[in-house]
Amino acid sequence: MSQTEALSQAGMDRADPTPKQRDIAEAATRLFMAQGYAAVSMDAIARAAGVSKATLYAYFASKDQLFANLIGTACSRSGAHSVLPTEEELDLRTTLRALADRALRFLLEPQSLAIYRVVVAESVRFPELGRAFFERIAESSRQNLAAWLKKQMDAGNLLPRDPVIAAQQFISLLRTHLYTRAVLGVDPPPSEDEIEATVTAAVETFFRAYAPESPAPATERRSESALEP
Amino acid sequence: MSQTEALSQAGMDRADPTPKQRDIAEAATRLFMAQGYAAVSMDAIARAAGVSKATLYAYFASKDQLFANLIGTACSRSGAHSVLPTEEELDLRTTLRALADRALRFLLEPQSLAIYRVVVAESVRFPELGRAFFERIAESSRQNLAAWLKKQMDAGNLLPRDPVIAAQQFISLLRTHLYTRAVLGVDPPPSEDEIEATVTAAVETFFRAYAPESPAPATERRSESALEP
DNA sequence: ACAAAACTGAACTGTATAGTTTAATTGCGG
DNA sequence: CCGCAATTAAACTATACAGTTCAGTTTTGT
Repeated sequence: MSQTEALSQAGMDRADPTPKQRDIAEAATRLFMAQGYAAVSMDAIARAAGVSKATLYAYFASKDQLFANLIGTACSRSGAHSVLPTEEELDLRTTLRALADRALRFLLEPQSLAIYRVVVAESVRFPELGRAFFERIAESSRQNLAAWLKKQMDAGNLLPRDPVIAAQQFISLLRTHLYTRAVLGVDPPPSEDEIEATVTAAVETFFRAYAPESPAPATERRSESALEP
Repeated sequence: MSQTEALSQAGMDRADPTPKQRDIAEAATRLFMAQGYAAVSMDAIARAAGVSKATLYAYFASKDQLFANLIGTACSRSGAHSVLPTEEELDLRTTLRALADRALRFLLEPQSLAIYRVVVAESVRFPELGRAFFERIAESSRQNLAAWLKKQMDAGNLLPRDPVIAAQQFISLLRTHLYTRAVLGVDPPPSEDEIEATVTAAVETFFRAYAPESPAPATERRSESALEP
């Protein structure tokens, strides 16, 4: 079994996951996300799953396959969470703000950060994981948001621009230094204030760039961090 | 020697690097960046450096220390490259575009991507590396750019807003899907057209958000990727 | 030239780990 | 109650690797 095949085969053997299989998958996913591929031994996985090593190998052919399988699945699950607004009776700016808030909090979830870290770390040795993350999370969320933005553009609520680029930029405006700090685990962890400030700044800038008219609201300066000792 | 001390001590023993020490450092840096911490053995490093294992251990106390040392140094070197414009007689938009172009190309360099990958991968086990990357690369470039943007704001060339947030958003607008794709090694590698399109879109959006007046130039739609099968 | 220092190659220790095997045990349907 | 399949614990194989040691060789400073 080559590493490259492991993932494509992953979706196939999901017909009827035995309870043991679920135990193994959950324990292994948790360990892999917390510590990465190399730092987790198959003995540790068996122990954490409350299962013998023989059983582990009865369900999963190798460590590579187990890893690719689980992280690929984690990407799918994570990417399935749509972050788009369901009802949108309100002001567009308010809707965008709520959307940005949910999206940033999703990005900052320990689960999301762990997936990102482990995929970045192993994307060289497991290229299919890089592709899975990119397609099932990054690309899919971008396309979903683009479709929604396009509706807003068509309705005249936003300037008519390439909606894919707009979506991309909206997401990028949320993945700022606060996100980088969280990815790298640099203290302190994101505070409520920082999250809100980042959301506000992102929506503000996005709106100034994509709002159809320019009422130029007089916004006072804010500083999310630094500058003051 | 604890892992945590390794980095802080790193800068100290740099007084006079022996040629052998340089050989080791270069070989090890190259290997660590290409394959990550766990996948590189000390034997492989010694072999690649053309040095015996005893010599390796004469210069570096442990694999942990070697790794933290080298990647920390790589962060410093990488962060030292300023990306700011030296002369700025031209139109601000043109200057910004050149700046964005250089910054994005820097972000997409194999070297930059390798440092980012390895730091993200090991920031859990080597927290000081996460901090080093964040402070010496992310934070420093943000502050440099913020200072430059502040001058532009003070000169009336940009709307007076928090320059740190503006800098952060400018950089974020460059770290879009193209960058994510490169980080994850997803094919195809960034093309010249994609780089230019991303730069153009970023500058466009930044300018619409931060330009003092709104001449609202009629820009036609562009699509960097996707949407077409 | 000579002595000290740096360096080498190779063997060695101890440990960790992927994956296998086996004999004994448990659970379950008929 | 029997027998079959799943499971277990533990021992086992084979390998890889961090780090050490040492006898011998090369380099270097004086």
